[in-house]
Amino acid sequence: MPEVDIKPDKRTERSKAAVLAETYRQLSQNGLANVSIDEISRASGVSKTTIYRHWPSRSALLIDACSRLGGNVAVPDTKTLQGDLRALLTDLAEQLRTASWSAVVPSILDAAERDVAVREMQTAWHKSVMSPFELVFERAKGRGEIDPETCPNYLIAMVAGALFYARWFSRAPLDTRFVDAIVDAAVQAHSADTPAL
Amino acid sequence: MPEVDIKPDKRTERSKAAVLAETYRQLSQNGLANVSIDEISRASGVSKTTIYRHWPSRSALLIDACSRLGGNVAVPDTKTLQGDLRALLTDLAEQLRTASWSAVVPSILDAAERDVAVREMQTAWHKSVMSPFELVFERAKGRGEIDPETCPNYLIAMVAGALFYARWFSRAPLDTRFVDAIVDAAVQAHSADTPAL
DNA sequence: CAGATACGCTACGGTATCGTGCTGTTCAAG
DNA sequence: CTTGAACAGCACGATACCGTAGCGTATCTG
Repeated sequence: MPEVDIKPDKRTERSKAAVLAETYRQLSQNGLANVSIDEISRASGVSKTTIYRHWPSRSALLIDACSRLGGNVAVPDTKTLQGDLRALLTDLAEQLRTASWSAVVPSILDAAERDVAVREMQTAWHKSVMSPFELVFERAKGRGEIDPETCPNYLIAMVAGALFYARWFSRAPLDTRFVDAIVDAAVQAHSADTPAL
Repeated sequence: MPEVDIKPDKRTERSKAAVLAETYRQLSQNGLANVSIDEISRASGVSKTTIYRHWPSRSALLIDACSRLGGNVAVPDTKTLQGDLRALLTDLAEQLRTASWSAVVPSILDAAERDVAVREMQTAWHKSVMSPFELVFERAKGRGEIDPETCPNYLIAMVAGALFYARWFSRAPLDTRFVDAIVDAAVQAHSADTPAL
């Protein structure tokens, strides 16, 4: 069995961190397509040679940087679907308004349209961002708040889709009124006590 | 008063059409960022000099081509919100699945994030694509099918957002089941006879 | 302290892009 | 037929980018 505890080497860590930080900065400022290795090297002070020592290609670096984009979301537990949804959507709206990754997403979607590796990264990102929604809806189903036959994915598509639509398509303000309207509509649409269609 | 009826000149029309056609092709295949004037010239047979005679810059050509993307949507009139919505969303889902502009949209959103001219073009495109939805909801409000105080934009965000979400984010199948679920949820959420929240 | 390792610097080679001149040719209009 | 407009083809300059190579230096580890 080989030595498992490898020595980190400060220099490597330092270079990697500087490169990733600058990549992240350019990413959120210029979008995925307009990130340049030369510019990363210039701005970060890390030699281009060193960059290619740690990442085999530009694509690898970009995918590595992108996969660290989304933050970890706290899953609320207010014991009601309405409360949980409001918390989740308020947080998501806040991030869409202020977080830097919000400006990067379209360029990722664009690249994912034609690049398999990017598509896989985007799928993983999407899964991790949306998992709190699945959990919240499953718990609501367990409490009998929504029809057990309703597919949670449809609900997720409507509530998350509404926010994404406002952020990138209609450019409508992502304020409290909007979030509340979405929450109320979603809760009312699939509450278990409404007459079956 | 100067001569108003200008001669079209076949040659000019022919060149413009060929360039726009090839631009459109590259656009839907490679996305907005990866359209090259040199390549357009090669593939269309129109000299690069001529291209720059008709469009002052690459950006102008791209915006011109993009603004011709969306088709004109037929506004249904089934006398019920449910019927109208189903028709609209079925059509939109079909286009999202097959139309070539569907693959271009992310690159437009990306460019719009940083380019004012693209943003204006995208706003106009969005308005023209979404106007049928506004009309349908306004008519439903006139018939008393939805609460008159409900803002149609919220409903539009939910139904259109759901489809966009499925197309570009979750990559879920845009089939009849999905469309029906969205329609039913939207109708049920804001029907006028549900108890006020 | 000494060896190993990571690093910075500089310079490539190759490709792609935009936008512009210049020259000669084709085509439409009068 | 004549004339002028629109065209193609080609070359150019400038810029930017990727990924690699050589060489000397700084830094970490043992």
